[in-house]
Amino acid sequence: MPTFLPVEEQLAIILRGAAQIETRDELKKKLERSFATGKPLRIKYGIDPTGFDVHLGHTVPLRKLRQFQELGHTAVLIMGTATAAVGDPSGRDASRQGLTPEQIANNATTYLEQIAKVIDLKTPGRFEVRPNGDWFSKFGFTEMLRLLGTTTVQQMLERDDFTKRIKAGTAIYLHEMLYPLMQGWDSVEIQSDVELGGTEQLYNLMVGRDLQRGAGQEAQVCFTMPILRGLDGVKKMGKSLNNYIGLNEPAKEMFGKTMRIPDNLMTEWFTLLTDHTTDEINALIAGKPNEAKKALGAEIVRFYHGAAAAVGVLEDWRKQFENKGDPDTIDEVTIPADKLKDGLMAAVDLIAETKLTASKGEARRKIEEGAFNYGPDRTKAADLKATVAVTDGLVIRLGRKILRVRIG
RNA sequence: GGGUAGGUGGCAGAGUGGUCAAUUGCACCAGGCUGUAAACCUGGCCUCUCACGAGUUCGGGGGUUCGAAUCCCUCCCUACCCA
Repeated sequence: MPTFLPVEEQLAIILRGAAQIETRDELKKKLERSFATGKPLRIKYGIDPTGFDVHLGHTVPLRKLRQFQELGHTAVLIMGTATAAVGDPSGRDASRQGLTPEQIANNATTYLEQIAKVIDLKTPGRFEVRPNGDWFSKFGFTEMLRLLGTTTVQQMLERDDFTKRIKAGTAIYLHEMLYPLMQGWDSVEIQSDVELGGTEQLYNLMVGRDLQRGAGQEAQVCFTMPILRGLDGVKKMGKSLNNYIGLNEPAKEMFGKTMRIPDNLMTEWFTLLTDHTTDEINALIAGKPNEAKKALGAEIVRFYHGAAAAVGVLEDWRKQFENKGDPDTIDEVTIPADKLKDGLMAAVDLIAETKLTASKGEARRKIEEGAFNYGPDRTKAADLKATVAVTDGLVIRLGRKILRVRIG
């Protein structure tokens, strides 16, 4: 029989960073019973395999899930193979594109690989992965009708997401209204004790409670985490807004992007993306903002790439931006030897060839703006016709981008 | 089923026969200032060309015209009102 921490100690960990919990009393009771019986709670978290990139925004509830695991509870991951075909209307202002079964299967695999960086998918008893296609593929029409009969159109339309879309005049498809019911039914199938999600998930989570009660089960606790704002500091981190940090990104990218977030975002990121206590966070923010941000970036890099990478990235930062030099690790790009003429190459061609810019036209503009330079002396191209003596290992720079050229 | 209004560059949103590669705002990129923060100033933001210039763009297709994002036909898509 597993032993659990005392309920109060568990709660202290669980409640940190949480947004809304329906209800706290029920959560406490469930924990007390678990403590008394030695039976872990079943913590549900649903993911829809609709894309490839898992980003830091997704890790906010995932980190909470990991904390539950560390306390001895069971993470039940719902792989939304059926729901992905519908698309979650939560927080959306437009319908989602339907996905093919192949895409869904593919995405599911990639998702798990990335998620494994945050939660424990190894220790037996600490996790389950349940594709909801398992039960929805067998779902009959009669059962469907019964499910639909549990909710009124008015209830569904109460949702802010739908109201906004009606006002804005964007399409709402009927099957989108099915989504919350499907997600709720998942809770019945797996008999969850707690369901985790972002705050925009509250409605969907609450549906689970109702359906569980209707099925004679104890209702799950709905547990929401705040939505992480993206690099712009305003909008929700997301792929479509291109304001995200993906879990698969290189250490340098993760760090660089973190350094670009607005200062006022730091408390939120520290709280939701690190394990620092509130006091520690306040102390860090109270110091130099720049130092705090470096600490934050290093912390994120350490979690996904390890301690060595974090040290390296800080060192590179110091060299490149504080000492105005070049970092130790520079991405390399190979250009074919036949592009060179007597060891020379037009600056415009060099920039376009190495993909520092998207087109030659843009390369010209950047030269005129003085954004391009190369070599240890940071030589600038004199004009648009200027050539560059390209040698193996030459360092070229454009804005904050920096590359080492290899001749191949 | 009937009616109305629409579909323009990443988004929002002008333009309704030539002066439109298409006003403007946001986003984005670069320069200056800096802490790859904020604020501010400047330049840029379809492709090729050193340049003159050329080529491909305004839901898809077809047509009228010397000339179309703008007019006509047709197809696809969306919202709103009525039923």
